[in-house]
Amino acid sequence: MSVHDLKIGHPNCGDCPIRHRAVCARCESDELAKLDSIKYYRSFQAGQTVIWSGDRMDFVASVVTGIATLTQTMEDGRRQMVGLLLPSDFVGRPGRSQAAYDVTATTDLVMCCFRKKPFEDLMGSTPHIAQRLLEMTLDELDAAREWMLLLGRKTAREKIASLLAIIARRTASLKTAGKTSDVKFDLPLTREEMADYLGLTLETVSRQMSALKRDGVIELEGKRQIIVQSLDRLLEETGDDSDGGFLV
Amino acid sequence: MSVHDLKIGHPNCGDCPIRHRAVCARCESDELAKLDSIKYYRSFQAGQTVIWSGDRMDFVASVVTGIATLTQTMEDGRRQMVGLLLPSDFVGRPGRSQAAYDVTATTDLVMCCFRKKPFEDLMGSTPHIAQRLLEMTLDELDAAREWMLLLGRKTAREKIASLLAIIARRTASLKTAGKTSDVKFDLPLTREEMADYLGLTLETVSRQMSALKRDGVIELEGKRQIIVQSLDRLLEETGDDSDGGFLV
DNA sequence: CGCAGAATTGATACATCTCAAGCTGGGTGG
DNA sequence: CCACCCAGCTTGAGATGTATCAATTCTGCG
Repeated sequence: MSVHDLKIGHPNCGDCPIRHRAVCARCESDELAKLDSIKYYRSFQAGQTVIWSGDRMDFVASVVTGIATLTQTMEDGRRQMVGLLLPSDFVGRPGRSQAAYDVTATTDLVMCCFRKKPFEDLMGSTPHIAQRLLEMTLDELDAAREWMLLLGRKTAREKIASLLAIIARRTASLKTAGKTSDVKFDLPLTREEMADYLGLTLETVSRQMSALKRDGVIELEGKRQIIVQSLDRLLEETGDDSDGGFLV
Repeated sequence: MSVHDLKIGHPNCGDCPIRHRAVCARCESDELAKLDSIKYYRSFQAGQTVIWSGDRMDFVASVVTGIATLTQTMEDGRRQMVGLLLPSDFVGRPGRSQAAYDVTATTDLVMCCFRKKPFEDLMGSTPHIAQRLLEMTLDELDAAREWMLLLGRKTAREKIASLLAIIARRTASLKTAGKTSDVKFDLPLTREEMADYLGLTLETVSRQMSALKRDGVIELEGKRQIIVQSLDRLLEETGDDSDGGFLV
């Protein structure tokens, strides 16, 4: 928690880019007004730590823009990323006072924060918030379980392909409906962060990226820009059912 | 879903062994009465499948007695267990019509089921149910994330020790508060099921069990009965922080 | 008794890790 | 403007942990 945090504000929730997807998605205007009154924004620079596991955490928050990660670290330094927080994702747990994970900004990050106590009170009185939070938590649980399959059973190549597919699909859905069109996107993660997410070493990530490039599954433009000619081809490499899971 | 299902019933919720921990834990007596009116029990024999991933699922349920597993399977047969359902745990997702995972009874199993539609309606009108379900889902999310660390970063020996520690601790907490006393318990899983849970092969599980026995960390009585002389010693083998996580 | 499922153990293969050396590109100070 | 520097990345060679394939051994049960 550094002095670099900026207190900036979207003037009101109506203009908020995550209004329709975040924990406030279902709120009526009167509920939104209450949320509005207890919210504040915080900004972090890429690489900054938002909070350390075990630290007192007296707020909950939504990611507005940027990307953050949730990681767990073992005593000897082994690290495993357990969540990737994208815009509209929620951080923190009502009813818990300590952070359970390290939260780090991997890009510049803006979060919409609510002090925990008022937020909890609001949850009791406005069922729409609790409803939406339940829905989001169930989605995260599904995502975590899909990741368990990846971590426990997929090969290094499948792991990389799966990660790229997730990012590519998300990018593609914003642009075109067609499946076979080119997709081009920036990797928001370093090789090491990818390794921490996938349960690999950064060398293995690098080798598999090179292999996928050599095999024509992806193209690289610089280190971070990825071009996927055929999403279908990439999906074949993930090891997942070809019909595509019904969970995103 | 076989004809073996038995329709039996605990006469009323007050006598229910999971009353205080399940999704109904917070309910007042009037709320309980409503739940009571839509509940029905189903029994499964050890080994039976409760539901297959992708099947239509028109109920949600609590495990009353016995143990069930949630598993995901890849096209080529690789399997990963993504959840272990113990008494009071909840199965199914309000708002979803298809099962996302295979659910299997690993021991004889009794579940308390609610048809999905009435349950969803009830959730809207009785906030205590939704509250409790949110709490339980957040706990499961934490458990899933702890498992991600295990799957991604722990060695085979640490994985086995972690699984045994979880079961041992749960057993121990029922009996004694002291940490160093003997713990003796039945493994509710076959070696293959352990392997599916831990992201290993059954041979590796067997070898590591033998190694832990050879090193005096555990003793075996038959194949399934485990004796842990020193829980602390077992915990050392898990790779986790020695102070013990604050999540159970 | 003998069979079948479960578990153990052995030998070998292989994927990934580890350690180590270079490469690359963008930023900085001389 | 160049040379250097450094984080991020790539590539190589060898070590190692786990998977794979295969042969026994247990254990409970009809």
